[in-house]
Amino acid sequence: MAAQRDEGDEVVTGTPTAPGADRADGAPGADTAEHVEEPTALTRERARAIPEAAVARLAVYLRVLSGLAEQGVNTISSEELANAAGVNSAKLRKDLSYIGSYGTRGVGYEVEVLVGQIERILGLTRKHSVCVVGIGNLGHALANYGGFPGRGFPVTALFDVDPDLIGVPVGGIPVDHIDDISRVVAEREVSIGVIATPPKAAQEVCDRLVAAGVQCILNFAPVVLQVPDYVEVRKVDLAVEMQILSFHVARRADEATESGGGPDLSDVDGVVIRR
Amino acid sequence: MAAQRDEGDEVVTGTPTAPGADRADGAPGADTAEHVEEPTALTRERARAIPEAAVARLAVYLRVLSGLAEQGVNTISSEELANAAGVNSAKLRKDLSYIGSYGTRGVGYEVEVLVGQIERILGLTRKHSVCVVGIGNLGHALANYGGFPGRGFPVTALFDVDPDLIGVPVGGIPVDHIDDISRVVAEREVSIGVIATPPKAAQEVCDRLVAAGVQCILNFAPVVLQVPDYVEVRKVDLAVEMQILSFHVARRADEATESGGGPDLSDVDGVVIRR
DNA sequence: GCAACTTTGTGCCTGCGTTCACAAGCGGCT
DNA sequence: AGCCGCTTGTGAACGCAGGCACAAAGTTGC
Repeated sequence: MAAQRDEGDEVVTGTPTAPGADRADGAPGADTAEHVEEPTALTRERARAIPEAAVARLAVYLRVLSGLAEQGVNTISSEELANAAGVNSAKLRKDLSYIGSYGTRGVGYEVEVLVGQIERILGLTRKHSVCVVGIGNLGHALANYGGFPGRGFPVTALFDVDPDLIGVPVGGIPVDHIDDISRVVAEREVSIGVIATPPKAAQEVCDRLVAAGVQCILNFAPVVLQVPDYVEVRKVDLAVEMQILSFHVARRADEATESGGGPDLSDVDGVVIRR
Repeated sequence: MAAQRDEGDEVVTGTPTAPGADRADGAPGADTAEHVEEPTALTRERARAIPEAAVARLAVYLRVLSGLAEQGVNTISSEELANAAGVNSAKLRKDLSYIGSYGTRGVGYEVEVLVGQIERILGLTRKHSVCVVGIGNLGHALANYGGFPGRGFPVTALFDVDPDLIGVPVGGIPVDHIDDISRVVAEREVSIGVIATPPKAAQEVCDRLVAAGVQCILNFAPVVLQVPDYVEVRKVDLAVEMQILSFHVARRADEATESGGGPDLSDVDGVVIRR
C-alpha cells in the first residue's frame, strides 16, 4: 500500500511511499550503506533520475515548443523559452540537461529537436489508450475532449454503473458496464484509467482498474486512494484547489485589514507580516 | 509579472506546486529568523508561515475529518488520521502544528476542533463566490457541480462569448457575456475566477478577470498565464497530468524490457530498483 | 498520589530541488 | 585563422521540506 503523491501543489511532487515500506531487499541496517548508484554511468536514459517536478515542467516546455514550431520558429534560447514557460532559465537548462545535451552553445536549442526528445522521454511516441470511469458531468466532459488534451491519449473506453447509460455513445464511444472493465481494458489495451466517479465509488473502481491491469490512474474523486506500490496515481482535486485559493483570499484579507490598506496591494510589497 | 506555480506538481497539480515560486514578500532570510515565537500567543494567524504544500494537505485532512465527524468519531490520533490521509504521522503533526496546538497528549485530536481550526485557517468560514468563464464541456461540468466540491464555493456567475449561450441558464445560473465581466464580478462579489476557455482566449480572459478585481484564479486552460504579482494562479493541466502518467508508463516499459521481466516485478533478479 | 503508558509537539538531521555562477564550447566577424 | 561574444551545461551552495526520534505532557490504573 502506498499513498499517492499529493503535493500540492497541485498535484505535484513528493513521493510518499509507505514509510519504510520499500527496500524489500531486507538487510535492515543496509539502508545507510549503498545508495550511491553510479551517477557517472547514466547511460540509457535513466528515467528514474529525472525528478517528477522536472517531468511536469518538461510537459509544459513541450507545449510551448509545439506552439513555437507551428509558428515556424526554428531556434530558441533557454532564456526565451524559460520566459514563455514561466520558469527561470537556469532551471530550464537543468531540466533539459536531464534528458541530454541537445543545445548549441552560443545559439540555443533547435525547436524540432527538443520537441522530439521531450516526446521521447515522456513516452509520447506511443499512444496511450485511456478509459474514463464514471460518466457524470465531469466524465462527460472528459469523454468529449476526444483525443484528450494534447492528443496522443485516445479515450477508448467508458464505464459506468447506471443502466440507462450503458450502450449510449458519449463522445463517439459507447459506455460499458463497469463489470466488464477487466475484459474491455484488456481488449483495448488501456494503460491509463481516469476516475471521475463520486467519492464513495472511487476506491472500488480503483481496485477494479488495478485488478484489470491498469498501472496508471488519474483520480478526480476527492478521496485518498489506496493502491499497491507499483501503481502510479495522480490526483486532481478541485476542492483542494479551491481551498488553497480560499486560503490565499483569506490571507489577503487579513493583510489588508491588518495594515489598514485597501484592496489594492500593489504598494504594500515590503514585508507585511510583522511579527 | 509572476509566473504561477506548477507543480505540479502541484499541480499540485502539483505542484507541484512549485515550492519557492510565490513568496512575493521578499525578505529572503526573514522566515528563518523568528519562528519560535510564543506559541501561546499566536493570536491572529500569520498565514504566510504555512508552506503551500502543507496547506494542500490541510485541505485533505479537513475532508477526512469531515467524514469522520459525520460518522460520529470524536477523537483521533495523528497516526490514524495520517493513515487515512495517506501521509506519515510526523508530517501530519507538523502540518497541524502550523495552525496551533489543538491536540491532547496521550489522547489525540478532537475531530470537531480540528475541523473548525482548519476551516478557519483555510478561510472557509466565509463563502467565496466563484465565476466560471468558458461554458464549453468543462465549463458546463463545473457549473453543474453547483456549490463546487466541498461546498462553501457557490458559483454565482458564468461567462462566455457565444451569443447562443448568453442568457441560457446552466446549473441554474444564466450565462453572461464576457464583456459584462467587470460589472457582474463587482455586483456578485466574485473572489475566485475559473478559466475553462480554449487556450487562445485564456490570457485575455485572465487579464479581464484581473482588471475586474479578481485576485485568485483557477486555470484549466493549457497555457502559462502572465499575471501581476498580487494575483494567485493555480492551474489544473490535464495534458500535463496525462503526460506525467505517460512518462511513468514508458519508464515501466523500459524497466520491463531492460530486465526481461514481464509486468510482474516481484520475481526479477536482484536489482530492479523499483522506485 | 504515583507510576506506567500513550501521544503530541518539535529540534535536528538528511536529502532534494532550486539557484548561482562560471568554464566550456560554438558561431560570427574581421 | 584567430578573436570575441553569446549561450549552454553543470559543479557547488543554499534553502526548504520531510522524517526521525525524543522530551514534554496528559491519562489511566492502581
